[in-house]
Amino acid sequence: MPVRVRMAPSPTGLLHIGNVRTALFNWLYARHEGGEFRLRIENTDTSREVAEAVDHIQESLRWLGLDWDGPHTFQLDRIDDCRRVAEQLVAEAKAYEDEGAIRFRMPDEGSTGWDDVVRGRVEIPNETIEDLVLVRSDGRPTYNFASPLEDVWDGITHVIRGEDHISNTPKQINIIRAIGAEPPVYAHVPNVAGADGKKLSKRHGAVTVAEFRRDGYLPEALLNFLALLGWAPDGETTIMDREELVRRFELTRVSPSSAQFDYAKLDWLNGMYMRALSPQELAHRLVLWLGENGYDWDAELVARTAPLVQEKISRLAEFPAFAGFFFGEVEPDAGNLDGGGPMLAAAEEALASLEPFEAATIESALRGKAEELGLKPRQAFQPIRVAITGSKVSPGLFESIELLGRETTLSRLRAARAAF
RNA sequence: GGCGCAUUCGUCUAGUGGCCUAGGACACCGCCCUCUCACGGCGGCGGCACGGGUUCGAAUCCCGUAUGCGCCUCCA
Repeated sequence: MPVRVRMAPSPTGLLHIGNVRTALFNWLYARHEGGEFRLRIENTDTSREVAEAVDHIQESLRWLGLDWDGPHTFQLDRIDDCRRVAEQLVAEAKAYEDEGAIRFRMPDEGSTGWDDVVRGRVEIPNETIEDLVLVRSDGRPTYNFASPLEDVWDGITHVIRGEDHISNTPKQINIIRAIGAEPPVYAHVPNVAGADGKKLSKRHGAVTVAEFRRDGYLPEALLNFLALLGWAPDGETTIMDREELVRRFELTRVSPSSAQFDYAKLDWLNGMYMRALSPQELAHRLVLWLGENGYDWDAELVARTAPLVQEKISRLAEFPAFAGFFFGEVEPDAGNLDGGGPMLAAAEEALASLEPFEAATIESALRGKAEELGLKPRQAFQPIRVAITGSKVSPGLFESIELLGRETTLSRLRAARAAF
């Protein structure tokens, strides 16, 4: 039987990164097995539904490149089917009415178990399972009723979901058996926690896909990082592109213990991906990011600065602060210029008529002046850097000067001298 | 409280009875490179939760304890 899995988010807001990790495992498994990955919106709790959520979820998945098969479906569309099944169960005395709601009669003795792909055999005593509400008194089916029913109707072969659903599983298995169907294979993947071991939330940093995107992470880097949270192909490999991830992913190698989200490692990995991009591609990503975040910066100039920042920043969002001096005026902090007066004057003199005005000639001219003044390179160049870029940290100075051009360079040097 | 799940360096992990004086990566520290910051290179610090078994031999198997997490909603 071909593999068919699904992602079943509830439309209550932006897509949480923990849900994405679970979705990724589903997607990787489906693609690895040549099966299908479906998207189902679990919207039976209309009171919590957020209007734009469905669009947000799809946009986030698309940005990450997690494509789903077929149209997305809504749980609410099958509300009548669910109700019919509930009535049938009542007719068969497998369920009963309770203050307007319909409850399922769980077995009282023995236990309900399954062979979890990630955890092995899990066995829950039936006496600890409550008779669960299938249909609310207002007629809407509950999640624990609708979800397993839809899994059956959709022909889902493997339910890959978070470990917080472990205790729901015996309930759902009993419902599936009650309607005479065969339960799917279950795989409960570990949760993703924050640095304190608690559920990943806002206070830990970015948690929604939209936030990671805004913070300048590359989707392929985020995907690579997420895949490694609870799974590893071996003990060595860290960087894997989408193709390799799909090729090597094994559900049976997913770890049963929960993992903490390490933002520092994500930053490192994102930097690795940014450096691996061609300068043209990096420029393209930067232009897109800038556009999405309200910067109306010249695309051609962005393309020319991209090579200068490629090894310096690890997220797209660092670009404005790091390379903004190419796109607008600077206000050097006079405190960072101290003692640089003579060198600034010397630089102005050296660059005024330098030909050609290129990084190599600029460098040798400035080094010559530094030597004349008896200054160490660091002492000599730092005031120039501050004057030109407005910061003590910047891309390579000589390349930056070349790109900035003679006119702008000289005027910034003059402005800095005037600041004394 | 009940039930369940989990437990290898600070973090992500490799490890399925001898290849482990436990390997890799991030972070951290030091050195090198160097116009700043990075990148890169080299080196260092650092771990099998605890206690019992089983076995010639256990990070690996079993039991218990501890700790963490999840669920116990007419939420999903």
